[in-house]
This record gives sequence, structure tokens and C-alpha cells, in this order.
Amino acid sequence: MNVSLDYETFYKKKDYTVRQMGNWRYCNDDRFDPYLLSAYDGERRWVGHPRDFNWEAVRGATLLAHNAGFERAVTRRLIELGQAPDWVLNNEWHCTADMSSYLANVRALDSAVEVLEGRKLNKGIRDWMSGKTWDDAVKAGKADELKRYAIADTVECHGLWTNYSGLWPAFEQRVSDLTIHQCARGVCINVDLLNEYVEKLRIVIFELEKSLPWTDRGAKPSSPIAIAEECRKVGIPCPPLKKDDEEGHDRWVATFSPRYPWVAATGQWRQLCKLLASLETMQERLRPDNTIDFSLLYFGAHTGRWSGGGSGLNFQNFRKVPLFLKNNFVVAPPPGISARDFKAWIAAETDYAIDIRRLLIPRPGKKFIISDLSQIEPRVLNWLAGNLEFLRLVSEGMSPYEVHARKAMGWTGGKLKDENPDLYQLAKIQVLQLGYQSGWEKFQSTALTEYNVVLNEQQSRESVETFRDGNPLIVNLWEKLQAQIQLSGNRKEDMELTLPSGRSLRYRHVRRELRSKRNSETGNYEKRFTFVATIGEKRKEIYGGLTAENITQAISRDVFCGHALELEAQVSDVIFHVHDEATNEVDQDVTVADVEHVMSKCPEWMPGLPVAAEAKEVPYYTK
DNA sequence: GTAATGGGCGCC
DNA sequence: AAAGGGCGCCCATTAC
Repeated sequence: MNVSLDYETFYKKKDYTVRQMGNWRYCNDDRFDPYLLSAYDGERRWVGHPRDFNWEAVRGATLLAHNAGFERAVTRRLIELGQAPDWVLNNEWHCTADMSSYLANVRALDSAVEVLEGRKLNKGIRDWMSGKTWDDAVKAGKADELKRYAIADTVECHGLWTNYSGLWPAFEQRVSDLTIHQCARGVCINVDLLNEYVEKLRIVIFELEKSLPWTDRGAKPSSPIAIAEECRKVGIPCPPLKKDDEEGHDRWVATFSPRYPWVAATGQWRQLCKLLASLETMQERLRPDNTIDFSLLYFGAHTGRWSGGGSGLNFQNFRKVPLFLKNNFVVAPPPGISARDFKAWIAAETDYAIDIRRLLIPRPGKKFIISDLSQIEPRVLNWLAGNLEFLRLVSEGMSPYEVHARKAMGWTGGKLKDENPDLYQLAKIQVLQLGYQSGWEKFQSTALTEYNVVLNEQQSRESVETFRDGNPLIVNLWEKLQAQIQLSGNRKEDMELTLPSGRSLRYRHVRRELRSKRNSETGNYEKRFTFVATIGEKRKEIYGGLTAENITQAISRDVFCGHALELEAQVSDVIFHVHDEATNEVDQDVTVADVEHVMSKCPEWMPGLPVAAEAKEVPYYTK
């Protein structure tokens, strides 16, 4: 028997919401009030206060919810309060929001019903209920409407499962289930260090704000208007927008920051505020056992990757490099510094470091083993392109970057990384950046901003040429995909790309459209034909290199999903993961080799893919 | 007043 | 012909 469940709980926009607080904090707040539960088993409907629900009616049932992580969290709280039996969480649960993400790239119930069934749902009175209690609804004569709304959603959830669960593979359901459990299980926090960081950071931000000339005038610290006014006042140009001209922006900072300290301070202020926000969110989320729960959305990206948000704290973007301070001011290492010089710089030029990753620690008695897949995307891309020579050399242990250097860059010596580190670096950037049809401008700017490698136009153009000449199979893959896009566009069809795991990526409503685009050579806008498709709920331009990138990312995700499930089943709890990296919390007797063994397995559905992984034991989360 | 948007910053 | 992509959150500003 399948029973769908849906709670209605008190909430208040901007003040008391799951989205902003996360499941646990929301359910453990004084205002927590689950005033309505609705249930539907395909025939019978029930709606009322949770304390009146006959839980025996769902003993042994498969439970369904749209955002099951939330329904489980509410149920967990009810169990703690003695209002539900503790076996409920041991039932089989499924999340129809996760299922909708997989099947249609949408999460919200109304969007799912619209995309999958072509019906519009009435949003009901949920918005009206912001800040209002069940008693308010009763007084306003809206109790019946609220009940009808609640049960209607529950019926929709049940319907989605009945109609579409057959299209959601068992493997994917296991990934969804694991994700829900990981988020609720959470991670242990070094609370003393967290509190110290927050105290320190508040001082640093206070000092920095004082140094901005416009805060005295009442303007916001990072106000673009105030910055422009200050530039005019002292007679310097306004900063170019970073998103349009990153190098120009960096040059502007480098040129004027020696004369005007506030030039560098605004970017720092944003960095610091972002960091402080993350730290304060952690403080608010702390559970009695010094752990915090988090949110990770199964299939949050259209390629299938998880996305990190949904509760005010993103576990996928904690900064890797610590924030360094001296005398309560931010200091940054010189760009392009070597590892050895970096250590000397830290000793001489800094007196404090805030490393947010240090805050995530194993539970008492446990240890962390972090593992990550080695260059998974280039390996997958070359598998797709049918580059058998690459696959052979890499499976024999050669670095993918060295393979590329030998094939395309004329390297004939010994181990490249040791004998010619500069060429190795350039080969690495080419492999990581040029596999998806990037042009020379993008390549040049990425080389600079991501790898501190300065290339002139000529060198950058040569790199692009070298890569494409040396990798005809990859170029061929782009062209094959482009041809498929054109075919779908001309036929005005959907395009479906089937992946080795058996699932497929859908590009809906592919069309040829005339769009105005900026010509990078002349700077003028010109009308050009491009192909456009619906991805999720947005229309986006697509082309061969883009789809090559999408399927590479999607396949890499599938490979990693298999590893995550295996690690959880065979090694220990996977506490969290970021795309190709897993953090296991293990007993003392578990070894790095145990983890590498699982992570290095090639999935049976992708024979010939050389999979490799590295694992290390660490006292806290680290890059 | 809140919602929507765009810039900026962080990650793989 | 050429085109890296995938995310989320905070802040300031504008739109409603």
C-alpha cells in the first residue's frame, strides 16, 4: 500500500521558514506548529490534526511525500514529542519532488504536475497562511478551504507516484534515499573554533567598514553608487564590471589600491560578509550533539548533479583557501606564489587564518577519510570520443595531461610533471578548459584567473589550435552532437541523449532562432541563428560543445553516484559529498585503501573507462 | 512593504 | 563559424 503524506505547518515569510532555517532548526523552534496532516492511500482521504491520525493505518505502508526530507523531519519531531510512533521513519519512504527533478527537471509540485501532466494547479491559500495559525484560518472561515487545499496536494503527490514511479530507476531511488538520510544525519562541528572565528570576523568587518569613506555619509558598504561617486570625487575611473571584464577589474584594483585603500576593501567586505553569514548560519543550526543538518538537492542541476542549496547554507561552496589576517585586516598571498614561498609568506605576513573547512570534523571516536575521483571529466570525455589510445595510456597509469602533451604538444621526454612542469601546467589547462569548444578569449582569461598563467592572444590562439588538432575525436564528438541538434531543431522536436548508465538527458523543444549576439572581434551586436532548447523551465542556447560538456558532467555524476552508494553500503557513512569527492566518517580500523578500493571501481555499464581515485585521512574537512 | 533582478563571490 | 558548463547565497537596487 502506498500512502502519501503532507503536513501543513505554521510559517511566516522572511521570518520563520524551512527554506531559510533548514529542516531541523525549523522543526525545533518555539513557533513550530504542524496543525494539519493529510493522507491519501489511493482511495481514502484523511485530513486533520496530526495527533488525531491513526498511525496504525500506515504500518508497513510505503510512504510518499513531495519533499520527503521535510515530512520526515516533521515526523521525527512528532516522535520526539510523543505524538507519533517511532517505527514510522523505518517505513519505506519516497520523495516525489526528487522523482520530478529526475523526470522533468522541476521540483515544485505545481511545476511537476504542469510539466508531467499538462495541468495547472491552484496555488490555494498557502500564501495567505503566512504568519497565520490554524485558529486564524478557522476564525476567517477558511478552515475548509485549507483542508481541501492540503488534501488536493496529497492526492497529486500520490498520483505522480502512481503514474511515473515506474520511470524512476531503482538506482536513482537509492541515490535519492541516501541524500535524504545524509542531510538529516548532518555533520559534527568544532563549536569552540566556530565561536572564535565569528568573534574575530566581526571585528575585522567592523574595522573594514570604518575604512570606507562613504559609510560615514550613510551609504551601504558595497553600494555601487557610492563607489562611483567616490571615484568621481578623487578623479579616477569607475571600476569595470567584473562579470564583463575580469582582467580590467583586477587591473583597476591593482592600479588604484595603493593610493586608495578602499579600492581593495569593497571586494574584501563582500568576501567577509559571505563567510560570516555561513558561520552564523552554522551557529544557529547547532543541535545538542554539536552537529548541524544541511540541505542537498538530489538532481538539483539538469545534468543530474546535486545542488547545494535550499536551506540558507550551501555545503558545495565552502572556500578552499583560508582567509588570512594581519592586525585584523585581510591580507592575500601574492598571485602565483609557490607552495614553499606560501608557507614562508604565512609565517611572515599573517597572524590569523579563518579556515571554514576546519569546522567540519568527525564525530567523537570517528575519523574522516576524504576521497575524490581523479580527472573524472577528461576521462569520460575521451571515452565518449572513442579515444582508445588515451584510455589505454591512462589505464596504464599515465596522467591524462601527459597523454595530451605527447599526442598534441610534441612532448617525447620522460615523466612530464617532473621534467617540464611548465608544459605540464599548460597541458593541464588545455585538457580541463578546451574539451568543450572554448574559444581563445575564454581560454586566456581562465588561464589567468584560475591558474595564474599569463598568455598573450597569439599563445592563447595557438593553444586552442593545438588542442583541436591533437584531439580530432573530441572535435568529431562536438560536430556529431551539433548535427543532432540541427536535426532536432529543423524537425522542431525534443532531443534525447542516452547516457551509458541508461538514463538520458532531454533538451525539449529544440528550435532554430535568430538572436542578437555581440561579436567579440568588432564589439557590435549582430543577428545570428542559434539553436535553443528548454532546459528545466528556461530557454537556453545549445551547441555541440555545450552538450558534450553536459553529458560528460552527467556521466561523471552517474559514476560517482555508484561510488557514493557503495561507500555507504560497504565502508561507512558518507557524511557529505561535492560532485566527485566524498567524505566518509569511519571507525578507527578503516583504512585509506578500503576507501580507494571502492572509489576506483569502474561501473559495469561503462566498460573501458579508466577510473582512479585518491583518498586521505584527515582530522577535519580539507581540500 | 515585498518581490525580482543583477553583480559579486564561493565551489566542482 | 563560434560559443566551457553546472550550481546557491548575500547584498544593493529597482520594480511592483
